[in-house]
Amino acid sequence: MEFRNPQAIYLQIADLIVERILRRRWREGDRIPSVRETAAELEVNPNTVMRTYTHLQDAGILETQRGIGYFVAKDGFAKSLALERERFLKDELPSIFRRLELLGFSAEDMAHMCEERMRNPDGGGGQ
Amino acid sequence: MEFRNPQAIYLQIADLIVERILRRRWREGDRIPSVRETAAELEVNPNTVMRTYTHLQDAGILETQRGIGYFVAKDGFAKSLALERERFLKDELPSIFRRLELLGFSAEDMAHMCEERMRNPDGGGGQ
Amino acid sequence: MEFRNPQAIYLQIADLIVERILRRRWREGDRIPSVRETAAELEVNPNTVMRTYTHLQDAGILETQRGIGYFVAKDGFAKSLALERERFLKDELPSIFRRLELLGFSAEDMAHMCEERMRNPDGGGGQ
Amino acid sequence: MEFRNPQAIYLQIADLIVERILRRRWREGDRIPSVRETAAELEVNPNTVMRTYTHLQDAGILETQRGIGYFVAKDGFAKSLALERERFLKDELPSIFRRLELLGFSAEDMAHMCEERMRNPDGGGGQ
DNA sequence: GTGGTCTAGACCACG
DNA sequence: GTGGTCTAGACCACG
Repeated sequence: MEFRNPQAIYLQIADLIVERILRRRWREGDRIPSVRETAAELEVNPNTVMRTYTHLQDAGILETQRGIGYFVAKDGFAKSLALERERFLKDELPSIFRRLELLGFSAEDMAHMCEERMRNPDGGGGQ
Repeated sequence: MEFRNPQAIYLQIADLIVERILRRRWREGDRIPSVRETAAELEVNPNTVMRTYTHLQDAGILETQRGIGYFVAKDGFAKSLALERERFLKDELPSIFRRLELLGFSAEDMAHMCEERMRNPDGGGGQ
Repeated sequence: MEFRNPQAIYLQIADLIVERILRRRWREGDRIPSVRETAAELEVNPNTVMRTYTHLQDAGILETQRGIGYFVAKDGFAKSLALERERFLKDELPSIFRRLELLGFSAEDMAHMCEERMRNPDGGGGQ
Repeated sequence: MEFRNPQAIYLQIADLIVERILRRRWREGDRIPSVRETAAELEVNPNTVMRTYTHLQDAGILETQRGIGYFVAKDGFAKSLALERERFLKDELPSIFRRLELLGFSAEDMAHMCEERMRNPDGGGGQ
């Protein structure tokens, strides 16, 4: 039994950063907090944060300027969106359909719930 | 930052049991493992398991026979289904719609994904 | 032989609280003493009081505001009345009739005592 | 708060003996268990049992034959009945009416419950 | 052996 | 400071 989040910490931090970009908290070209600052904020080892940053750099979401810091890349928003959408379609959507099946809901039921939502957008909790 | 599952352990165990009932691994009238067995298997304190069992007893999903053990209640399946559906509609569905919104998908997009799924039921991963 | 009250302490405390609500000592919306205060007053473990409070919360008699305290629920009086009446009819009334039978009184005798009481309401001790 | 039965132990034991006489477990003239036997059975001090026996002797319910033991007195049944009936009318009945009042039942309601019971004697649990 | 209750004490989130 | 969760360990009733 998994009582702890099985996702690697550096990937959890990556999600957190991507989400801030998608929420427009950090915009393209913005400098984001340093490895040390982020490590202190999240109370994790700086090496873990460094791994997150290089991972997002590989994905084209972050850019580095040596001696200055890390920045949201020019296409950082679009790349973040693409990355998260891919994850959604690949991991989360199948999981949702499995859950619906377990509960005896059909994909059609879910479509109805979506249509209901479209007619009444404030029916469920916003953040 | 949440590196640990914020859900209380006794509720995680409850979900695990309810899922087994919904999957027909345990049927109505079946005796389920004793408090101590489950505690040993999951490596948690027996008190925590007891809390789960009494919680599910309050929900009408389990029944107890003192000195004998816990059993899936006569209406355990229907009660489990009702409990999980309520949780889905109340907690998970809003969270799904928030996630869709963050990713720039509309409820309509999601309805389309569901229709796609209806035409191609095996398109996403089964368990 | 029972030299100790066989009723669980957390249920005894529940009765005590319900009685205070029925006697209007605490009214709907009132904050009741904190878990720790009650535990100190009754000289029991805070966990035992917590068990009482969550039990009464499940019954719809108490409500909680995290970090603030426990309150008598909006329908706390009616719920308390329903709970106690159920207990009376289910547990106490059969016990009264058993006792009457042992003493050679019939249900008819008891009805006569009640009629006597109706004609002379102050005939027995008030609290 | 009273977590223990406030009734003195020697009186609890007296009730137990009187009940056995009323239930015809011990009949008039029967020898009842010795002080030591009863003390062992109930795991109390023999002095406490002795106090019970002399108390019931004073009430005319038990008789002693030195060197032989204690016996149910010739009028032991009638005396037991009178004693318990007095206690019922003096202590228990007022307490029942207070309880009814707290629950919003009138003496008339109770009379109705008794009439119901007369029509349906097996409606509540026998022992 | 099974469930059931209680204590003692720790630690957490929330405000 | 408030509620909430968890562990460790004890002891009980019931069968």
